[in-house]
Amino acid sequence: MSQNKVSLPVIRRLPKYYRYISDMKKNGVVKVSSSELARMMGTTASQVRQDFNCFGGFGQQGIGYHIDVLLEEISRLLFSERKLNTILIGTGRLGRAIYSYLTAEARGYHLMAAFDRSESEIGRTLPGDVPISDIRDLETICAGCVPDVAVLCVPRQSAMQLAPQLVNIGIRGFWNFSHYDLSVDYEGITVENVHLGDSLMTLGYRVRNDQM
Amino acid sequence: MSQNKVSLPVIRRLPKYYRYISDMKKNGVVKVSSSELARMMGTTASQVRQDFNCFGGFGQQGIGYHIDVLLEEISRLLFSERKLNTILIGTGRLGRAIYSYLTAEARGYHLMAAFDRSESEIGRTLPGDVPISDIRDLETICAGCVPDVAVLCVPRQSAMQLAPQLVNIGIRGFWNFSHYDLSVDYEGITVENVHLGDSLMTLGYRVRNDQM
DNA sequence: GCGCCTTTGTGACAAGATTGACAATCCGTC
DNA sequence: GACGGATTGTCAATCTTGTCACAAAGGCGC
Repeated sequence: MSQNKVSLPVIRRLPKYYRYISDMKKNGVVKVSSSELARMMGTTASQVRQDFNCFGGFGQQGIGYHIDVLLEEISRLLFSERKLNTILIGTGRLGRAIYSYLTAEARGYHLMAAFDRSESEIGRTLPGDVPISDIRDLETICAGCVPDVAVLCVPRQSAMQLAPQLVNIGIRGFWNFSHYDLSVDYEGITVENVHLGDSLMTLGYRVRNDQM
Repeated sequence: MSQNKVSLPVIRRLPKYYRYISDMKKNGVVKVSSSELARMMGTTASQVRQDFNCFGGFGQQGIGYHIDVLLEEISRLLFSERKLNTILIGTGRLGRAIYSYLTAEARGYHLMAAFDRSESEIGRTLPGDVPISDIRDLETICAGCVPDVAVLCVPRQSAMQLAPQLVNIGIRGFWNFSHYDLSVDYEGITVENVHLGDSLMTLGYRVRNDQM
């Protein structure tokens, strides 16, 4: 529904606005101008205003933006009332790190279940009493309550195999840590790829070549 | 030095090319055309050709691209002979996950040392016999051999404090996992921000709003 | 209530990135 | 050794993203 016309670069800036504005609120700031916010964030005042206008422009001419209004509006955009039901797939080292992040810091998500393939993991529980289930029981466990988002912390081959199955049970979004481009295959489903390898290679190239 | 004019979007695609082309080599493929590669990767043939041309265009008209040549050229771009000396800062859950990634899978990097602040971590060793040092000994430990890259797996406040100190000892690149935008403050130094929180918020927005 | 200062909202413009089109080039075949 | 089919390298066109400039609007002092 809503504004499908808001472009991805704008959406990707929302969390950043959220971070900076949350901070300001904590520091007791009450209002801010687009130019002030831009200076802090390393962008331009134009962009700030144009970004906010994509969502209806919640400022006041002559005054600026009220921190409270801003924070409320952006929060509503990013975390609507209903939490997204989430399942974690893969409880290796990375999976566990992401698990603790998800349960401790992530707002707007509710972790329903965790899955793994290996015998040594299945049956154990993650801190916070989430049991690790057998990935082969995916369908039965998710029968009662369809998850919205799947977090993929598995090797590439497993991700390739699991993706269609997950789409089948109704997953609408993937947070993908595997070295595999889900985006290529599934149109209409939202994918956030976090390719650590790509990020690291890019860094390497830039450190070596971009200098001066 | 070299081509500073190659744009960031092109550089960010290099790892992706690398992944796909590595795969093809493993599968015994010998040559590939730009259109074939584009189809697999979900992009256009024009883009593939234009990207490769930024680096001198290593194809053969009428033939296509030899996988071997392609892989060698891209490898040289991404991982030059000399490895980048790297230090890990923060050995919490995420730090350890990144550590195992760095030592097991990351090409072109050499982990020199790991640091933490807490008494309970200092003195222990990470799997592979890398000792965890006291962050307060940063200067002395790095005195003999200047690290190129710092991996930041610490909370935001620590990252803010450590960044200038790290720049001082000669760090040229950051792989930043803390919720803090290094890019704003340090021009001339390469930063790859991996903002898990931002990624997750973006995903949430898109799952809820982008649908059809 | 009227001018003045400030700051947003917005439409036009510029820069950057992607896509399209075509000539130049190469291999295999006859 | 010339022809045909295929594919690159490259320039132009289009589309997307970011920036600029200015009019509309709100508060404040007098």
